[in-house]
Amino acid sequence: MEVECLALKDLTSPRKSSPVVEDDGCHSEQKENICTDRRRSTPLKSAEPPIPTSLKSRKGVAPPDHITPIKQASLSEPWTPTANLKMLISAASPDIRDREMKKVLFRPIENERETPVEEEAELEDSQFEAVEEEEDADKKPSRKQKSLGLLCQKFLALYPDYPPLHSPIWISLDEVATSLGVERRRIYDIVNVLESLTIVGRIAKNSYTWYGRLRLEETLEELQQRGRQQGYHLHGREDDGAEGDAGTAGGNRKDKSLRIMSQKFVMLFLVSKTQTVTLDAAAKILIEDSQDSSSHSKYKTKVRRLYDIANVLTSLGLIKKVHVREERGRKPAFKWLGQVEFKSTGNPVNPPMVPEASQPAAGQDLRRTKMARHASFNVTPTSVAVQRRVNSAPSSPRQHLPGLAFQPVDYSRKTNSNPAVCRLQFGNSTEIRPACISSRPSSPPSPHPEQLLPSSPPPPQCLAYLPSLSQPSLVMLYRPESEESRKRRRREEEEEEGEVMKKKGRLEEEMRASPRSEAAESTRIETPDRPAGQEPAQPSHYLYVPNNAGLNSLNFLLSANKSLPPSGVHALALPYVLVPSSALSHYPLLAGGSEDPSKVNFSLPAVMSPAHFMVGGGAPYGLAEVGWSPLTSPSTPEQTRPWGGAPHSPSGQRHTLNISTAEPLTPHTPKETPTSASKAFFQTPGTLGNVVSAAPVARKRGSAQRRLDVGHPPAS
DNA sequence: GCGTCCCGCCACGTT
DNA sequence: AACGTGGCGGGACGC
Repeated sequence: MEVECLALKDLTSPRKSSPVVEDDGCHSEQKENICTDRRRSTPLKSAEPPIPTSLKSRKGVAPPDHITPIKQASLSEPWTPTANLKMLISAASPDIRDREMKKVLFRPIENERETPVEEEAELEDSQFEAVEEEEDADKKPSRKQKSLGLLCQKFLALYPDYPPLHSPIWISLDEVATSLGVERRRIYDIVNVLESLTIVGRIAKNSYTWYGRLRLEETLEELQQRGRQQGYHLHGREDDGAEGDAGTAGGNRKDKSLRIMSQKFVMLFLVSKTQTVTLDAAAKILIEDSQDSSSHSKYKTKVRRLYDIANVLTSLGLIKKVHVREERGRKPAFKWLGQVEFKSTGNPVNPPMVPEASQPAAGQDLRRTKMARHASFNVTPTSVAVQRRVNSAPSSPRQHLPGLAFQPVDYSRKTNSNPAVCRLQFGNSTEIRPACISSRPSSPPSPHPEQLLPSSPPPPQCLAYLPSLSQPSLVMLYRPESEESRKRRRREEEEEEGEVMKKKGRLEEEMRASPRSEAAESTRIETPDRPAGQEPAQPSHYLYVPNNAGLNSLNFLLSANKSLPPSGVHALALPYVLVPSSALSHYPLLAGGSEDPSKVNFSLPAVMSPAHFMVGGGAPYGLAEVGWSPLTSPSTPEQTRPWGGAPHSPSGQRHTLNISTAEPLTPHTPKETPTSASKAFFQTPGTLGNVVSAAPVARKRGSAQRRLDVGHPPAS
């Protein structure tokens, strides 16, 4: 792959560019934070932050602990296809956490790393077995296991990429630090970078608001413009405006440099023709900006900072590490994976082989003026580089896109026992990845439901995490659409829009009037593969879980077939099983799926009898095939009734039903959000309760300062 | 030896 | 003064 790389020189003297070739060699392009050698040991200078006892003991009926298993969790390698699953599991109650983590999460990572993007995804059984062998690995977290990148992933996993517009999610740094088991200092590093991209916004000390990717595109676009205005494409000049996203931050202290650096760094990519910037060039440019003489030490410091930033950006799936080859070796560089063409720029282009799908609305509005990338920004160069070969890191995170792929949850479930309505979209790829669950019983339906849709590559395998199905629940199953079907659907939807809405209304009505009313809960589960901007399709099927027999508070919906047909139609004919987490570890095959559906080893535990749920078609665009359900797909919500009477479920249903209804419901207060929106899945830091004392204390001097204030109300 | 980047000291800003 | 932030760079880790 030919890639041009930005070099300082290029910035300084705009003009030449020479292609660089991606260096396939990548054999050991090790990226520490990405890699995974679980065996490496660390000096372990001091103890790991002890897991708060309050967290350790967490269990019971309550929603799965969301607390990230501090260090242990980090044992798993971050960029694996199952990274999300790892996270999910880590969020589960401690008791199952260990087991699941070991069995499911700790599988040989090397395979993943070295597998080509398109091919990995094969989850060999052997991998699972191998996992067991590595159990001992969880003893000492390696350096990588403590990496900022991994930490960032955990952080990202705690919140949805597209939080509801009306339900701001409040973040307490203290709590995040506690839940992630790290010292606060580390959280600052992450937050500063996230803030530079408006993924979070500062409210007050210790308080941030989570925006997720809602504003990302907008921010990137702005950065791109700023970069151009400031002549970044010409040289590293800049007006130190640095307040690009300001507003939320405090004053201008010379600080915030990490944030500013992050923005500048991103700007470099956005104005770069090749979207590839060498670490060296970036460091030098940044040094100039900060009017520092580029003393070697300054340089080193910048580089260190850039690594910090890069780790976060990598976790976000925005960049990936590459290497550019030069005569005298190769130098580290980063390639932008995010979009570079924005609505206003019009160019549909730039298909960074990134899960473009993840780019909301990207390329949708192409009619605008096109701001071609600055031609002057030629990358490549000269002094530093001549012909460079860019080498994709072996573990190109892109494929896993942790940040993107992981669509945590929007969760919600309360511990109460209410029926739930889940919405789940089938993935069509082959790896196992947890589907995104987004349910907000008490949150308003997103005015832009599509925004809830994750923007990442299609989930490999339909695997949903269903927390606490302690009561009858209705799961709305969505399947991914091909381009054609998408269009078709849109057409159909346009035609049927009225009808659809009526159906929704009816369903809601019925749910509401249902005899079993208690308060139904709606869990929307979908896999991150729908490009934002797309309207959510109608559920193709409904899965009704009439009871919780055999299930526990953490269940997984697995497809017996690991590779679902892209078109999705047949996918639904495949058996799906609802597996209690407790059984998961016993059925690696289920988790891993098998190559051939016909060969599916469907030895389900008793608890997974088909009786546990039924799948029925519900898509307007129709799906005739139904898994185990003897009934074939009716396409209206009402039709699901026969199978489980889901529609009869409870009352609470109404506001929990996560189908795009028009009026927004009561927004959460920042404080509420954490609990209502993320609890079951990933308990939000805000729900930690008194884990204060458990705060990972780390710095001697600061132990006092690190005093956590749990329950810290959202500063307003 | 070099690329990475963890770790935490400590200074400065905010409460 | 206490606490919140985060700059900064020593030095460990892993090729």
